[in-house]
Amino acid sequence: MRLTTTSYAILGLLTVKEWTTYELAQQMEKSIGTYWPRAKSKIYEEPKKLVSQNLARARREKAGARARTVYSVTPKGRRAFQTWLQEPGAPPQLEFEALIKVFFAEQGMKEDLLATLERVDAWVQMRRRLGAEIARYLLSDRAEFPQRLHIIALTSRWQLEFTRAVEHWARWARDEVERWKTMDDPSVADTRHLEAQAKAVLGGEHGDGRESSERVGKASLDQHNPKKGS
Amino acid sequence: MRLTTTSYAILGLLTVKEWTTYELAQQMEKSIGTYWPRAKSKIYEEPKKLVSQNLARARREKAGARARTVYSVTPKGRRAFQTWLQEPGAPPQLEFEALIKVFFAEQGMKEDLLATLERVDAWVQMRRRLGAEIARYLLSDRAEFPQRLHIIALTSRWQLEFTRAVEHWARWARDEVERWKTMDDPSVADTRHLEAQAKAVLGGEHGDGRESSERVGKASLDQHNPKKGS
DNA sequence: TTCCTTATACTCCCAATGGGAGTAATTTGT
DNA sequence: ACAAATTACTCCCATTGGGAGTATAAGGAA
Repeated sequence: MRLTTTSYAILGLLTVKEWTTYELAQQMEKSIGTYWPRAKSKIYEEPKKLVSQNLARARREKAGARARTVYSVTPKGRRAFQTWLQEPGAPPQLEFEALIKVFFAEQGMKEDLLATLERVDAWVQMRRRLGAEIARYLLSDRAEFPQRLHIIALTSRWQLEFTRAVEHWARWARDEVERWKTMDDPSVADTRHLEAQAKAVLGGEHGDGRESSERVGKASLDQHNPKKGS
Repeated sequence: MRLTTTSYAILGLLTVKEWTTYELAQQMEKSIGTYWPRAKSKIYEEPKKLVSQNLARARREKAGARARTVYSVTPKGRRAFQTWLQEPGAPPQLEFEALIKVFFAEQGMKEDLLATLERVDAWVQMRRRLGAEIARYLLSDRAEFPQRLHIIALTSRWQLEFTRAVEHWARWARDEVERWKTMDDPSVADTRHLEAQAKAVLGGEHGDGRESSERVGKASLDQHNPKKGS
């Protein structure tokens, strides 16, 4: 039974403290879920894998008539986790359904497109409110892991950065689309960002004689994914 | 056989022009793949579903001794797609393995964390080069769909926005971590963004008497996902 | 005190998906 | 003339998603 990224995420939680499976599922949804979403049923399976490889230990507790299992990391598990921290991970991968609707928006009406963008913005506002609540909690004296605040600040900063990017894009797109008279006039396009990107020459590119744009027509936009193991 | 978001993505491509399955798989990877990544084998199955529901038609062509299937949209398919454009879609969902490594970085060494951030930055630079090539291609006279430029400008702007957000975060995080002497001193944390978020009062929140931060401790960070159908 | 709701603590299962392996003809480059 | 890359798919298994189901415990309202 091979370990997946999800296994290591659970193992990571166990390096912080011991948890019941229920708590692990909760934590996975609450904190890690925004950048590593996984089904609850799978999270219940993971700690068993860890135990079978001696990376964690299960302790059976009884709370009244009902039993619960508490998992804790073993020294071997801690070492395995440290090794994993050194390995390169998969690049970010995004699923963003609204962008498909945007990409084919000329099939629908301007109001449909604006409604799609409006919904994206509404999602952003919801996330921002949540972010504000979490920030207040993290800075309060009720925060559970004050010794981890500097680390948590790193990941929560990403959440903010991401939310801002979505908001910035959605609002720019809305303003852009509002200027359109029809859905199929490409001459009104705001292509300033494309021009800026086209002009930019970034380091690391090893020329092959041809204009780099000649290669794109047929080139795969592959992201050299290290694949497998999620 | 119910239609998934992937089905509609394929259907969307068919509203632009007819394609062979191979070309559809290519396009899905190249253009839509950055915000809706799906396995090639599944993309080969999708057009068959569309045909079975009369949303598309298959035409068999022979190129020498080898046959190929060309798919085109039907009027019913076009209508179905327009209806889909009006429906709300799933909110953005991200998988970002490096963030798990960051979130548990105090288990490893400072160099491990910096290496993780460096790899994220390297990925960003790769994407930026690709973005530049694509921009040059889109503005060139070899671009395949000039009549769609204004639409494509919207989605490619998102790519830029996202890449920038990752870059901005990775560099901020690197600078932040470089200041750390040990991995377990939370007092060095840069929490300015948390403070700013905590102070922010956003519209739409309906107070319930309590301080909003009191609700977070146990609250689920749910994103009200409309689930199902990808 | 009783009842109702919510939280805790899981298991089971099927449909959907990922992703690689495999086959073969055709085109392009050396 | 030959090799490599591209076109054009099919097949299949392991993994995952996600909902349904079961049951006890704790907290709050009537």
